[in-house]
Amino acid sequence: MTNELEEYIKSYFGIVELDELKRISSFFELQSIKKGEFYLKEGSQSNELSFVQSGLMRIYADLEDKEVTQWISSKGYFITDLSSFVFGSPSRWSIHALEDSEVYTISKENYNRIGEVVPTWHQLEKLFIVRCFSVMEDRIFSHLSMTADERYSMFFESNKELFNQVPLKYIASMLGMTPETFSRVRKRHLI
Amino acid sequence: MTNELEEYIKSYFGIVELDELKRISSFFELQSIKKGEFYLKEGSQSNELSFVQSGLMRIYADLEDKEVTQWISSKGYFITDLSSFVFGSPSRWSIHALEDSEVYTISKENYNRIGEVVPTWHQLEKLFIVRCFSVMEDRIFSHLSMTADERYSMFFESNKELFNQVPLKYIASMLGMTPETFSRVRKRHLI
DNA sequence: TTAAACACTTGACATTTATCAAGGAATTAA
DNA sequence: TTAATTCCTTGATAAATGTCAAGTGTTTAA
Repeated sequence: MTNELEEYIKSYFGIVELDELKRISSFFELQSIKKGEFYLKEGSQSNELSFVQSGLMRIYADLEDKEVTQWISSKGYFITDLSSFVFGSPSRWSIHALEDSEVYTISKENYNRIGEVVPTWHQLEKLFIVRCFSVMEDRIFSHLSMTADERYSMFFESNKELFNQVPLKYIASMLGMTPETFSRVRKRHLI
Repeated sequence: MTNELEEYIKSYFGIVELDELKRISSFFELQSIKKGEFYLKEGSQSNELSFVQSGLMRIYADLEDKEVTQWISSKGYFITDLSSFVFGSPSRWSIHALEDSEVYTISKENYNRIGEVVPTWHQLEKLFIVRCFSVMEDRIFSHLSMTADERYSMFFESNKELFNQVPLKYIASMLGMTPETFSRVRKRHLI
């Protein structure tokens, strides 16, 4: 039998050999993060990568005059500043829990060891990151070609639940609009 | 001695072994693309990946009412629809030459063979894509936190040459503004 | 339990950006 | 070389979005 983490690994990386799955998943540790607690602070180095098992984590940056939410990770998404995790650069984002959360965490040391366990790991992980890259391309495209209203609709259609789970101002920021604009767009959609 | 393509490979992927460099670069073929010609058409599958050696290539999408420029690739940048190239999905972008260009092209078949030549290839390539991902994150951030004016300044500072090389409307689109807004922002900056 | 803090909405207004239309300069094609 | 096309700019105006301030309901913390 496989547990939920192993199901993620299977679906994200296409690993199906049970012993490989087990050995990879053994590198991860389930970690609890209380609402409001930080997983990562801007400027520090990210030494871990995690998959969200339950709860909600917000990835954001603090500017002088405002806070910008880059992403909200729910069950199944990964969290880290990838660039910081991989290259050791200072993290550009902070990550904190919007509610009590559980995440499967792997240290950088163990992460670097996966390749020894699964010969095809780097290849599989590459495919995973290509998918992430592609999502980012689409997201940029949405900013080049859509209005706030259209970005709202599009995001709402694929993430309805989230609108009842987190302060809407965070979704507003993530979509590149103010809470006031978000509120007005939302009203139009509710009517 | 190494040629320019080998220098790219060296700097992007960190490969330093001369024989490895030579064997990888032998997979690439120099290809000429005349101004206005297409490298890739939206909807088709991308079976090649290329590095621009000279000239300028524009990556864009055609919408009903407008055209959206996603990126302009100059010397050293790669071109392809990565998701299409890797997964075989239909390309979301068209790519054409803004001027007579030369690109080093690798076919999907040979690309898939690099791993056999260089054992660490997938790992190195993964790092390359993580950097690309990171660039995309920053670009999204610029849309969440900056005005048209600020995006202009930021891009101008790192890409001054481009402003004399391509129709400015393409840069405008790539930065998410109309040519008129671009023109006005530009005027303010020239004064 | 109460006070404070937060989240959301709404209105009035300001600012930014887009749209439309016109004209001049530069480039391309006949 | 000339005509046509494209590119860029500019002005007038419209539309989208942001800002500020107030008010209400909800959540949090003392």
